Amino acid sequence: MSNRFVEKLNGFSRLSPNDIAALTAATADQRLYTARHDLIREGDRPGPVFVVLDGWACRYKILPNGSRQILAYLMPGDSCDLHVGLLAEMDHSIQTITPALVATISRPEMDDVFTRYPGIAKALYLSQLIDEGTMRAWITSMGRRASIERVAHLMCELYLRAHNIGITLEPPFALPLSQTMLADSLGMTPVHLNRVLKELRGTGAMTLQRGSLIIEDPVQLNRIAGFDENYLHRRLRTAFAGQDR
Amino acid sequence: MSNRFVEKLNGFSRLSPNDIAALTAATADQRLYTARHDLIREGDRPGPVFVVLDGWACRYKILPNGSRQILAYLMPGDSCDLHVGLLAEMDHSIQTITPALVATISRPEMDDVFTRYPGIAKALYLSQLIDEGTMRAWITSMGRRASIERVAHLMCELYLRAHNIGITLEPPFALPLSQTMLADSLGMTPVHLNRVLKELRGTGAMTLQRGSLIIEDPVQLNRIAGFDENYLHRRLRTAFAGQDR
DNA sequence: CGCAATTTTGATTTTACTCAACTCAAGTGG
DNA sequence: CCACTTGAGTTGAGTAAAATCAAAATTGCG
Repeated sequence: MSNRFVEKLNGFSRLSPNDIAALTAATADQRLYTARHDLIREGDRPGPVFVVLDGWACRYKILPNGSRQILAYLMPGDSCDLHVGLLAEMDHSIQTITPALVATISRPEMDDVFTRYPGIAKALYLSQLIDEGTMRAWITSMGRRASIERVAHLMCELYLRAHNIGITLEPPFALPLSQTMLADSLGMTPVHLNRVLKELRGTGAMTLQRGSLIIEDPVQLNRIAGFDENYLHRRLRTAFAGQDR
Repeated sequence: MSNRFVEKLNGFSRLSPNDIAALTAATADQRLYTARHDLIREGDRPGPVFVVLDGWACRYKILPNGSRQILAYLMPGDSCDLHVGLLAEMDHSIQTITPALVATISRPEMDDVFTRYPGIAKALYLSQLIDEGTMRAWITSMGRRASIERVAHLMCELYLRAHNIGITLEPPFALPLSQTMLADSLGMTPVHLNRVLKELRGTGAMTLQRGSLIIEDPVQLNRIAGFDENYLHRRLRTAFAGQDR
């Protein structure tokens, strides 16, 4: 028995059968949540570690003026911070986007895994480093990329991540994100995002419509985005293989 | 014997004399770098862990079009990622801002510390979680805060962090950051940043001139910034004590 | 079908960028 | 000591990008 979390970590650094068994056992406590359910809120005392096994979730923050900033997307196999338990309070919230199957790993269980399974620990650290790289890419996008580049860049990121865990299948890639959510991720208004999507459609690079993303010209989309897959640390290097160049 | 790194970690979770001795030994390999020296560049294979003991440094990325995005500031006591060694390549560069005393910890030494000194490991994890919170705050600033709020927010952050390690002393707080660097941190142009600083001076909240920051009205500055010190995880909660409210 | 949410479009205003010039302070070397 | 250079900071005018406000079209779904 296995799951998306195990598969993802196993892709990072090959796990032993022992590791896999331990991870599977640790993520045995699973629950199905409805869409738009807060798993934990800003200000809450952190509890167990959350692992998304199926569906999408996001980290976000609400500002005093009511606006929202989405900080990251969690796809199947992704988890929240491993050591959140050390903190007194959450500085952001985590919410499901779609109905989602989520496993929780208690703090002692987590500690146990870390001390007894160095192979898992290593894979977890790698995973965390990649998440940090993604955050840096978001900062870079928001600070120094034009809006069309930002949108293209996020699409490249999401496509590669999805492809990497095998959920893109053939061209119409299902992105369960409303334009409002995308706008809240990219620091722009929904209206402007909508116009940028139209512009991108015009370039022939990609089409995002009714929740499905079609990348018509990966090379051009990459070029528009100024996308450097290295920031995902060569994990996902082969994702576009066969499509581009 | 001790250093800023030890002091910072000791502030997070009290270390035993043993821990302190081990950390001091681990950071014994120190070197003084000139200002504007790259400790490591994007694309390099990661080597040892860097720890800034004195002076300032920053993480940054250069985009294809030549523009720069600063991703984080490292102040005395701050370090780069603990597990960078796991990665094939750096996805960003790290550069000194001022002349800086930097310790390097080799990968085996790091591993040794992690396995033999759980107290240190815990403090290091906390430190990393706080850095992540800071990144999330930057994303939030860039995405959803007006430029004057962004500037005010960064000043609050830097002031609190500096205060927390005891380098603010009395009011004129020395910020060794040019307006160009600040602009590259905040995703704006130097010209616009300059106008915003003027505006902030006009509000009476703060004055940044010739590398020294004077916070004239902490309450107002906090209000402009929409600053929630919680994102630094209550570590730095007492910093403004005696000044505000 | 009909409601509600999301997406799309248009017109206008605001914000920030660009380009260019000018100031100022701190060196440098004759 | 004074011209000269240099880099950072400042200011102004014009332009471009994105936000705002408002409304219409489309879609999903009970």
